[in-house]
Amino acid sequence: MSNSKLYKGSLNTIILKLLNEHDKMYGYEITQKVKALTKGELKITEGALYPALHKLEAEGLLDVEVAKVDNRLRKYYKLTETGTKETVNKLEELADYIKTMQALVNPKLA
Amino acid sequence: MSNSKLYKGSLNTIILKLLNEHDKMYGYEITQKVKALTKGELKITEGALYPALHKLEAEGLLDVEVAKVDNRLRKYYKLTETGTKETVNKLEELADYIKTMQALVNPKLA
DNA sequence: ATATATACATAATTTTCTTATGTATAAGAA
DNA sequence: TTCTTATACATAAGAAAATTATGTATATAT
Repeated sequence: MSNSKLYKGSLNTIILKLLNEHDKMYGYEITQKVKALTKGELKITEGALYPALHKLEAEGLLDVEVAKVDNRLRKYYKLTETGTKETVNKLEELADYIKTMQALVNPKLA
Repeated sequence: MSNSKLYKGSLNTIILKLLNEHDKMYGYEITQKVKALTKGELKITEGALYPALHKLEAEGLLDVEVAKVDNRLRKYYKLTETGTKETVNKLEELADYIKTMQALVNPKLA
């Protein structure tokens, strides 16, 4: 059952990592990819995603390119050079966090 | 270097898990325990901790017992029965979240 | 004497979500 | 052909959960 809660702070990491793997993606595609990869466990809401994309763009981590497909708008995002570096940092941060949490929650294995 | 950021949402899990292992603890003790277990990686701030303890108490997950040691106040917290059950849930949630994040970030191992 | 450690607390602010809306086109079902 | 679902964007209001900045008070170490 059900829809892991998204721990606040991890959305940017998810976005950056997906863009690191897929070169360019548009918002809706990201929501679908996350759903697929997590077998429905995690659903990125639009209210969280779009502002996050705008912010990453404003910070210079993403570039945008608008396209029209089937008469519908798409905004393709891709990592800038800075974005690629930041992706590495974010992934390290996540790995550290997971390690840290395991030290707390499962101290016998640490 | 540095000081894992506390992903928002994980503090309650940490508190509950520590109380599950140590029977009763007071606030300051929790901050020190977390610092020790994570080798300084994670620092629980008082501004986050105390309100969290008060909330868990208000929700009936913790009981408090005030003590005076060396003329200084201590508030010992311990899990209620409900708190013990909730601890199990929170730990499962955390494990799910970690699994989900690994599916996203390291899809080859998933 | 002074700084650091112990021990609590709260208020203001910030970050980062969720929920609720809104617009618009395309495709599929009744 | 109408109605729903899917595709595709967006933003505003509100909630949750931190951080940062204070504040009080006692004990211990320098």
